[in-house]
Amino acid sequence: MTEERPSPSGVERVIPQATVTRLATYLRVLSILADEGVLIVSSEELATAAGVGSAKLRKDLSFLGPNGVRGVGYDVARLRAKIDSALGLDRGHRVVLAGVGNLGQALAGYGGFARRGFTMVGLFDSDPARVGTEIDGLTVRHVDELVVACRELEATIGVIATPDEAVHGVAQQLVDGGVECILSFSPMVLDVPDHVEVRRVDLAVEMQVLSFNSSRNVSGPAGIADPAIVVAPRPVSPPPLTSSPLTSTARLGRSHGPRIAGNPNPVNSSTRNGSVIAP
Amino acid sequence: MTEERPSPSGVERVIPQATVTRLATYLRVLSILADEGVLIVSSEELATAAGVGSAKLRKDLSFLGPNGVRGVGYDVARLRAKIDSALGLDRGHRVVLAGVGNLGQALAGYGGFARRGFTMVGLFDSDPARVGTEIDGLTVRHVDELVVACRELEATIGVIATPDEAVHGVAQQLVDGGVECILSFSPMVLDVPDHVEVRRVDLAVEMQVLSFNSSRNVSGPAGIADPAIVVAPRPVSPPPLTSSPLTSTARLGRSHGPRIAGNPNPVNSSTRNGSVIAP
DNA sequence: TTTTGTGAACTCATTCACAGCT
DNA sequence: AGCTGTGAATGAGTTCACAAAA
Repeated sequence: MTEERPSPSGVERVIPQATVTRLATYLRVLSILADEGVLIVSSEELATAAGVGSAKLRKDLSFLGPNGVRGVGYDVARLRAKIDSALGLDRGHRVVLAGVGNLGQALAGYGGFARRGFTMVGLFDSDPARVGTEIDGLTVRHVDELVVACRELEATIGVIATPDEAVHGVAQQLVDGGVECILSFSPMVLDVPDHVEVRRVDLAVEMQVLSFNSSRNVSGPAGIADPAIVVAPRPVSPPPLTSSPLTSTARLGRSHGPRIAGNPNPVNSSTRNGSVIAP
Repeated sequence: MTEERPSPSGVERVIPQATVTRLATYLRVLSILADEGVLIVSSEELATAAGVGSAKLRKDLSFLGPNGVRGVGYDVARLRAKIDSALGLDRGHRVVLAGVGNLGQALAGYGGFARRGFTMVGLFDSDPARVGTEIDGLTVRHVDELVVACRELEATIGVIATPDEAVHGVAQQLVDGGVECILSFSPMVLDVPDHVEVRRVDLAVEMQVLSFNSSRNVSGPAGIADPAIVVAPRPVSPPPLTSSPLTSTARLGRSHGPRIAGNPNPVNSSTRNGSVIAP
């Protein structure tokens, strides 16, 4: 019940969230380098390939402890192993996928997962037409078996690619089935216990962010340092509001509320910044 | 040529990147509320539904100028319109999609786009078997027509859902076709001019971040404030490295380099934090 | 009284610049 | 000479807490 746990034993290292995200990217670049037979890489080279600055890259890596050799660079294989381990990828995550529509099938067949240590162990859907079919070597099972199957298969990660209506139910089943984390492609905000990590990818949000940024870019190719962007030449206009019909009428339906996430526990995890939403 | 352009006219407002991302989320919640006939919503209610704290929500909205009525709340329709406009969604973006595999088809058929003001205007693929087929009311055209078609169709956004090998070529064509921004589902780092905004969604990265976070969650449900997370009980082990075979041998192939993004311009845009990568 | 809007304090993240090792 | 690792400086983003408005 203690509030925090910053130092269970002696000296610890903490990896900032933003760094974790980038580590995953470095890992991909390192794989490519390894495939090309490259043995040593400098921070400068690696950074360029990953699309970041070299200082940031070095800072990121420093959270894992000493990695490279001064005056030389990083041993590609060694660094790869270290990041793998830091991200917990060497644990061999077993993944179940709910929803085998177009998106689900794309995910099931995505080679990038297997290549990074994720094994797809179960596919689930509620559509009888899809149940029983085989996709990428796995037979689609009915979503009702999800809870039991998660335990049998020892799944640690659940991916949700179902229509929005099914999302809550599926999420609950994944939680009951004991998965540690959920990747959802629905815009719905999930409501899960604190110990389950949720990451949400909302395609429409991605597009909307793009839309905003493009609105700003139209004017000048040179201008505007991107981290924050100018908007609205005339931003004012205090809202006269309450023009005529509202005020007390039809407020939030008292009886049912907004019907969206009447979250008893105020959505703990829900991935941080970026494409995803923060708690 | 001037370095910055913070104040073209009088008083301006700047919207932080992180806020932009959340605005898109608020917008979705507002749509649902509107559908339910809700007219007024408080910051507390809206925040809960969106999975954020109410203070953050109010701060976010404050960048758009005054929106609500004190003691009352926000007019759902009005707020929606304001965010729509701030994000540039009222411009009616026209979207072209390259790569009509499973993922591409999922995107083409995704109702969430149309619902938020994006119109899919063109589908492209290089596979002769797919060219000519009709998906969701659009005929798939050959990717070689992309440059011309982008101009004809007046596309502002390009989505890339092709295999990695095709990504660079397609990106170049989109740029030549004059799109303002690109949403890519490939892990490849794109190399585009500064005025083109790139947003990258890397599914494997999402999973890897989850993996990391779950590694930490296993121990205690109570512990660890999430923003940064403890790692490695024994983080030390300075690398003996240079054990035997490497050092000067087979360094980065001088002739060809890492062959990945030998970026002349150091990748300007590339979306910020989160699922995506930072410049 | 209720709820917004916002300065001010604080936490997290990036960039700089250089000491320290090979 | 070259490149990593990191403290210190800066900047972005979040939380707090309260004054002002309805």
